Amino acid sequence: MEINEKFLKPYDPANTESKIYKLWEESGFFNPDNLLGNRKESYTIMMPPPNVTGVLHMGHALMITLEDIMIRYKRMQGYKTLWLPGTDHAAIATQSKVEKEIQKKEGKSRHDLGREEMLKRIKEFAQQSHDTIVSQVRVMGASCDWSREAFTLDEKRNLAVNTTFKKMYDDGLIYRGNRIVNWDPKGQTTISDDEIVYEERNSKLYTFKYSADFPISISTSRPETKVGDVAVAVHPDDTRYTEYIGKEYDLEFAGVPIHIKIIADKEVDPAFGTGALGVTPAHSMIDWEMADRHDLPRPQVINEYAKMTVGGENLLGKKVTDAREVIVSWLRENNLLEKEEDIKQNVSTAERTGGIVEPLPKLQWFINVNKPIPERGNKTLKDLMSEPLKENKIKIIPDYFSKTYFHWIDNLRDWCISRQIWYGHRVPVWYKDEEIYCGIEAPQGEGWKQDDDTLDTWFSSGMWTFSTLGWPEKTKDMDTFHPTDVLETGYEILFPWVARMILMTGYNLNTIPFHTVYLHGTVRDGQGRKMSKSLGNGIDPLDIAAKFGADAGRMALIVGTAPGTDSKISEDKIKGYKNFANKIWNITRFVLDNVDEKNFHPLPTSPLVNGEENSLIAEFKKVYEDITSDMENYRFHLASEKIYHYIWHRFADEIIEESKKIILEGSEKADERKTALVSIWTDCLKILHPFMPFVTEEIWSMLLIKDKNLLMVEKWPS
RNA sequence: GGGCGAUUAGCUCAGCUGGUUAGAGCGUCACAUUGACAUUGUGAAGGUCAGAGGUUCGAGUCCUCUAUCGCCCACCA
Repeated sequence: MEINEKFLKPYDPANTESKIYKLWEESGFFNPDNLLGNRKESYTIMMPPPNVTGVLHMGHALMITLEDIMIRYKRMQGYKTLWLPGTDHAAIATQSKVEKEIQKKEGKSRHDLGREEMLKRIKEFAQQSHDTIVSQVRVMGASCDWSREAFTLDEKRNLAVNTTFKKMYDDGLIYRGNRIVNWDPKGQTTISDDEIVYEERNSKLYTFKYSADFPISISTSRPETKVGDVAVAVHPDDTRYTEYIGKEYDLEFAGVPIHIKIIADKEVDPAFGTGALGVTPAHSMIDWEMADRHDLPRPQVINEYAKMTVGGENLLGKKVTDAREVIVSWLRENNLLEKEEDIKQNVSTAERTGGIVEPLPKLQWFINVNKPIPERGNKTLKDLMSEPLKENKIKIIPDYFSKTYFHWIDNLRDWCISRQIWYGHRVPVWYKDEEIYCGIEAPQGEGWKQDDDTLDTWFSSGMWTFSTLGWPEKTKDMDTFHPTDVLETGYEILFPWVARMILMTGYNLNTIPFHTVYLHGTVRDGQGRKMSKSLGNGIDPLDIAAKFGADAGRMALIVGTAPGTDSKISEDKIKGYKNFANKIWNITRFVLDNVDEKNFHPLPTSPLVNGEENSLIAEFKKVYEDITSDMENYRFHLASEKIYHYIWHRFADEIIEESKKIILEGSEKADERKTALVSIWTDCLKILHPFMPFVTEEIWSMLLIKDKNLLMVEKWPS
């Protein structure tokens, strides 16, 4: 048979892939509304929106590949498939990135620029970043519906955010309170517990007395906070201190008058240090809770700039680190310091700015996770987060992650949702004199001023599965595509994101956001190191696509990468799959070279005359049935390996080799063999398509099949 | 401190519900090849499945303990 002259040269991914992607887009089949046939069941994946803080890395490439595999597979199986792409404004991350750049280039701070100008700059940056991301996603071959693309900070998502905020506010679940929060002095904003990274640092533990006549010694690594102490807590069963419980002392500590009450609290560990704990309610989370239990005052001694707000000249206005030295030398001079030990300590730092987190009491907005929700029995938001997993309505793959999920929920505290940054959804609350108004839109009348704060970025991304479908409007998309099927994401955001999606969906819609959570691991370099800018070992998916082809990159990411486990990627591995693409190319060349047009029509689905050819087809049927079962069970790492192995080492190395004898030597069963080759090979292309969509589609376009459509909408063999 | 995971060929890893001589890719060695493909083919070497015990007719796979490594959570102040 005459073949396309393209086959005389090796496969050229660089020139093929962009052409094929265009073909797909023009077909309209990325959009489920345009899919042909009677597709009753929907299959939906919401793409985890990449942050608009820069470019995509290999982790994103893995995410896109996995989701594209799932979507393409289900599309070929006749589902109404929607894969909805989008990007995340990533509030703090984006703002602090732009702030840093402006500081570096122009030497200006955000306050020099002002809210409006700063926001303009951030939006410009976000737009650029968005455009880069979108082009990268296309290069990877993602068959997502661009017509429905969403952004976590656009108007539609804002309506969803404000609607939810108001509902929670009216239900008494969102409250404004003066509570201790994680304050980032560098970023000048509160941050949530999950935005903290602990860094182990060498530190000192000081053991001392407040004054010579005070009966109990205490230990601390932060002496400067001790001017804010209001109590000393001991364990109720600690006989060493029983006689002091309930006594009160007026003291002067480093020139600051303090009033100390001795209290008994079972949270105190009698074995640690002296077994007595100086209670500083305003600057320590557990001390704050202790103050709740014992009704203690909460004097603040450190401000938002991590500077002292009390004391004489030697202390007032000093940075906490300097104040620490002042206090320590004061203790020494007064013979109060009993012990000084070197210890390793976990210091809380802000994920985005690196600033050392200072616990401070602040007036902020919180979501109460322990309060019964009106008209939901006695259920709390915490219950909404754990129930779907307990009742097996949501399945996590691999399932051992469920255990850590419950552990996290158990330890959950009220969620601080307000941030003192400008880039984000503004808190939909307005103030006028003593009045407060919470609403979806600004109140009527003069003199209202909106809250300056914005919301934690996870507040809006928690609604991603339904805000993207038009909620709170009643849309056809909501009816058709929600709850979604799979949420595919990295295990590192199981808590901050997945849990909050379950919360937001349970609260707003009284249902689940998705049925299955598929977690992938971290993509590391060839030596097993995390890819990072500082190491310079990152691989840009665009470079891979240009050098080896997106298909090769996709296979290298998938084969052998089990769910939830980290994987290593190297150019050698990718190169191997570039060779595979070429192998497929040449197999096609051989097949087309040696068969006749009539072997294509009709494709045999029922027994061929000859027993041997029949058994080849039967053997392959077993292979793809096995692969189908892997696909159904999210074992893409096995499915991809199996089709690879079958094509190269069974079909090419053995079946084609023996076919040479039969066909080239003109055996009498040559015709049956040709038909069998065509039959198996066309099905191989279908099975391989979700993994290597470009090369398979390109080859498909050159096959002489009657009434064929794009391979992406061909029927999966069964 | 609590929790979770890993340990299989020189390297990187698969091995789904326990079932015949334990698999792949890369690497190594030997050979082959002017007819689909050197981005190739054929073949070989290479593993007491971390260690010890247990359950079972049968264990890389299940249980217990030990060792090493990794990750997550947690403000021993």
